[in-house]
Amino acid sequence: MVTMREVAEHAGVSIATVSFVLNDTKPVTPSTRARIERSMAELGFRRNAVARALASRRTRIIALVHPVVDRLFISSSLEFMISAAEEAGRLGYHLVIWPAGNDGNELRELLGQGLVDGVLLMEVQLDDQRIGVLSDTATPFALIGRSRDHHRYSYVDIDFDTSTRQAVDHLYGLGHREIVLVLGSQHDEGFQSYGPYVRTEESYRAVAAELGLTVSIMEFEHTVASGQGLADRLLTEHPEVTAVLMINEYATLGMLPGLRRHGRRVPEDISVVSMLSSSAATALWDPPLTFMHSPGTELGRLGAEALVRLLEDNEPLRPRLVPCTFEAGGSTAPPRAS
Amino acid sequence: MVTMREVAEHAGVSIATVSFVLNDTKPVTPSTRARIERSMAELGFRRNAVARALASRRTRIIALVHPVVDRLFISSSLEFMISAAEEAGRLGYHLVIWPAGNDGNELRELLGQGLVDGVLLMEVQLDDQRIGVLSDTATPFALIGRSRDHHRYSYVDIDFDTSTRQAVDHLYGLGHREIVLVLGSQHDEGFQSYGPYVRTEESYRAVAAELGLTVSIMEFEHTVASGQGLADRLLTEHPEVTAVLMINEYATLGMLPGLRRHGRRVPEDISVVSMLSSSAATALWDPPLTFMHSPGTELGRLGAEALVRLLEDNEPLRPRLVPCTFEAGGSTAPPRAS
DNA sequence: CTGAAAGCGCTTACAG
DNA sequence: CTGAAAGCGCTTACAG
Repeated sequence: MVTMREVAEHAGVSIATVSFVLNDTKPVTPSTRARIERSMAELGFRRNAVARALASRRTRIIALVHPVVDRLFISSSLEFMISAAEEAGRLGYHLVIWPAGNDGNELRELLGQGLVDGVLLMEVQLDDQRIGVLSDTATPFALIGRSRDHHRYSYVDIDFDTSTRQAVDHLYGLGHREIVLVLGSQHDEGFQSYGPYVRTEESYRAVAAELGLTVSIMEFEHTVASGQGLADRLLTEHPEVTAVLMINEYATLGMLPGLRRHGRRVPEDISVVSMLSSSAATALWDPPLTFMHSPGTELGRLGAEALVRLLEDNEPLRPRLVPCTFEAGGSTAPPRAS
Repeated sequence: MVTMREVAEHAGVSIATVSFVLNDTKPVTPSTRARIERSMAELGFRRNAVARALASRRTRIIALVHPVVDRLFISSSLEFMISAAEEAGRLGYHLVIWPAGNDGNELRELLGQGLVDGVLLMEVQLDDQRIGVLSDTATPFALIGRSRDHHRYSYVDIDFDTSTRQAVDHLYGLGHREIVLVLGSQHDEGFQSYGPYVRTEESYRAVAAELGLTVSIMEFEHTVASGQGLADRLLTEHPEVTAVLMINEYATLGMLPGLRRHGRRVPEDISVVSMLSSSAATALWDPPLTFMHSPGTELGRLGAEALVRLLEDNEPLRPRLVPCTFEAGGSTAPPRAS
């Protein structure tokens, strides 16, 4: 490993001057700058991140804090993580993954080590203990999702309202008037007040009211076995249904074959829109599903950007809500003439 | 932030002694140890990870290096990452995510910063340039997957051979003799010599030979549109088929509805085994699929463990191959009497 | 514009 | 068993 000291000696300057050109933090004569840069190149100098962190009190590491709970609802978590890591890299930061319980104790412990400059908090809950820990420790952070008092913080989230409206509008425009929203139970472990469910339901109710539609909501349990009964329940509880909004990809996998078993064709008899999906999962379907593409990649990028902005400019990025992208597929069509 | 110096003053000892109890690196009288521990607790001391890293030349950070390519084949990547991060945490390490191109240039750049003690390399290719960079820079590493010359390195991987045998044996035991392996094309961008495909195909050929089965392999392209034609092609190219092994979850999503459209019932007419799947995706199916559960969580744990062992004991963990777990479902049954 | 020096918060020979 | 001191490789006032 070649150090700044060696570069300084090689270029015949002090290490302070090397630091100045490295960080572009003080004016340096073009000629000495050139000499230093040549020395750095010749010696293959790479600035040591750890020493820099200790001296500058900025580690340039941010943490992605993720609950340990298993989620079925993870279609875009991976792309979110990778995208956040990429954006962090572009901005000169590193991203560490911190699985940590929702009570905040592990988080407090981790923060105490002084390894990270800030935190990106995933799977934010309406009342989130981890936010208290972050505030206590004066750790800069950005939320992915929203807490109850989110307006006080930097956050990025899916624009559930726009997304839900677009999906309902699409179906309404085709002529559907009996649109059932199928979403996971908010009573299940780990899904209490789960933002995506809460907000989608709210938006659905609002749009339905505006359009004069009946509000039909069917909740399912997050057990792996529950998928098979979905179609049975749907047709029993909502015999008049002509279209469904599915908010969980895995539930969709249970619903579709079930409908077919009941002799209901998609889209001729029932239209299906998959909310919060990834293209990979839906496009291979037959017919390819009409779906709302979850903006995982963009959220990862925006989340990292928001946090770094907060760290560098101490200026909270204004909240960013990103709608899902509507992707027309073959699973929606006008309802049968009744 | 409270430092070791403050603890030392509070306890009336030198910082060296504090360090000795902290690291348990030299004998310390029980009474002074107790005094120091009390001081640490009272002051709420937390050892600074960055200073420790600089002084000890060990950052206790490891990197998970992941290619930037989009993969459809990612069913267990997320659980792998989280599991690796959890295990790293348990062992006193942090895990950073480094998206980096396969040519190794970004990796070399990142390693130069001296931030990590070692690397966990994902999506290893048969001839992997990144391995050259790791060797050049004398960076300890463990592989997830295997390169051509993997026997020289620490690696963990899926035991494709055992998994494939188990799947074929299951079908064979039910009476199937026309078993088609459906796997992604190895000519597609990013899937050249793709380990999971290569090894599954090898094992399939070996088992088929042993059992005296016809070798029937169908390749598909990794385009999102290709799913719909899968069943058509299968039934055209292999009209005698009674069972299929699917190696890509998304392809399975295309195959199943296609079969049904052709009037082939699962499992009555055709048995289906989903290889390398996660329970979430398959259990909601109707019928729930028989599948081989991808050991993402265990691989993440083992990978982190192998690397840390290498770092701490300089002793390579012997290679670990973990078979998928057979999960009986409703998509396999004896073939129709012909 | 450049340099000498202190300091970031630890670890680790070395001495006693 | 304990301490004084050097040092990890940088950054950053402070001086000139």
